[in-house]
Amino acid sequence: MTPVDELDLVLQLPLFDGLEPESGRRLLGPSLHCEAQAGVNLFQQGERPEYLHVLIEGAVELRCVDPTGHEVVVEVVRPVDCFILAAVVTDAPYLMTARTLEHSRLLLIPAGHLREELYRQPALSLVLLGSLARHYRALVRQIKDLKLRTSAERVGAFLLCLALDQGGATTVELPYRKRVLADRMGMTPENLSRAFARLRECGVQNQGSHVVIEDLERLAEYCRMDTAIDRVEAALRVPAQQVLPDSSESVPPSRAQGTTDT
Amino acid sequence: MTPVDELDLVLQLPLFDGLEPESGRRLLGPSLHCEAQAGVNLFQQGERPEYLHVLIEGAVELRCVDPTGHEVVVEVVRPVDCFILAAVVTDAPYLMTARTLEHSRLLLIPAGHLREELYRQPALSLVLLGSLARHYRALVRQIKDLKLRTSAERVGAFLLCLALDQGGATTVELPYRKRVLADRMGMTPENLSRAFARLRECGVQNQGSHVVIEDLERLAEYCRMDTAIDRVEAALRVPAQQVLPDSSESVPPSRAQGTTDT
DNA sequence: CGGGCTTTTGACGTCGATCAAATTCGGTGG
DNA sequence: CCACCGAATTTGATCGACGTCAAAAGCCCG
Repeated sequence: MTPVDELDLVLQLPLFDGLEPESGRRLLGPSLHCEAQAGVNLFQQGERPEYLHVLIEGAVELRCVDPTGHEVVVEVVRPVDCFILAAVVTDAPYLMTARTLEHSRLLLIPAGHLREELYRQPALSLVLLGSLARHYRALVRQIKDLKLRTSAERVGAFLLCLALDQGGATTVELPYRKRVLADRMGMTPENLSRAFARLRECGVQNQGSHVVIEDLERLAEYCRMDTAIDRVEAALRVPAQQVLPDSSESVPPSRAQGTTDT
Repeated sequence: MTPVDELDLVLQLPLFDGLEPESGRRLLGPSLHCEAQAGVNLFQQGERPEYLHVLIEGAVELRCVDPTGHEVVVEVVRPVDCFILAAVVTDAPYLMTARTLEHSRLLLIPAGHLREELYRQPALSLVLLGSLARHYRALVRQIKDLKLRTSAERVGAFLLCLALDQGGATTVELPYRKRVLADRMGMTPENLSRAFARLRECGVQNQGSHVVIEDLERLAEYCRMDTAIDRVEAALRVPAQQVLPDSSESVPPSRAQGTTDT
């Protein structure tokens, strides 16, 4: 697949929904392809934004670090989505550091170019406004989660989301190794372990990365799910799916992958 | 001052910077004025967004509530700024409940009308994109604050922001009664009191709502301020200022009031 | 001067982090 | 196939930060 072909495919993705093919191509024209192994820092907090990052394949986490070296994971980005839009739009230093979790491929759109295109293309600001709005809401949920739930409840809610995403399956596979999962959920591995221990008491079996939920209702009650608000964040936590089709295939089913949440 | 005159004044504010006067007037045309006492709920989480809210005067807090009644304050909005943009743009249920902290005046822009204008006016989406980006960044800082700092450090950082906003004054007045302040900073009044007690040991005197900081440097070090990132959030915490000028005066100095952060 | 407050202080209890040690797991080389 | 190493995971003990409950000061005002 040539780069240009790929650009066209990228433009068909939900993220860029509503963009004219032509303006899309102009937007992506000066963009760079970038590929990185797992564990690579794409940029550091405090730096000036040079590119809007679009994640095409892989996974990236955004985290804040404080002077003592402690960290919080603020967001986990899944394809296809853009990140650090806020920094690029405001032209202010990154508040977070971005690191690849897996081997990833990205498109880097020069910040200056993006801002110019923003003036030229009404549709583009709409697209980005929508994306940013979803990210904003993801953060609101994150804050709610951190302050209002215990770690066991967070884990429970996470499992429930996995289960519900599979149409109510009572058995799910954890998408990452537990070490990584713990980080992602804002707790230490030790506490993740204890969280699973506590969940056993409300019907959650766990063998390695294999989890069986005896009673979805019971679990939902335990972790105080709020249907109006919590359920919506499911997509935030779904493991990656191969989103970019092979060149021989068409665009995959539209399971709301275009953005971090829905 | 007639309503129409006031609309024009509103449009001159930083929030609407870059908007043509005419399109601004069309945007605000069908908007409602709304005035509320302190302590009034403007809407509840879970409801569908009907209006984009623009706070003209007063103060509003956005909070999440969980089924057991516990709450987190997610944002405090100061004039002039809009809020719940993300919900309006995505047309998804509010994640938060909005409550006035003081007697407040608002402009309510019907959500449907806003979305139409969004298509008609490129400049508008740019304005809103900028506003949303700033709110997004405020939340990132909030998460960092909650996870990475102790309550004493949060209070210290808050005081430091107050001081620095006054050009490095070593004595500041707390903008609210402590009960309210505690809420705002995500802790109980008891713990706020203990936080002040701890800050005494690094040179912070406190008598009622009067605070003296002996050594700004020392305090900054104690609460691990990060110049590149923390200082920026100052505006987030500054007490309200009278932003709408009397009809006899011109627009006030541009101290970055147009948005929640800068 | 005496309610009815906010604010402070002290005594717990809970949650989550940390440190240390035990245990399990996955793959490796013999 | 099996013993073995290193990493991941679990478990236990302990600590610090915060929330809660209760009681003691302070304060504001009538």
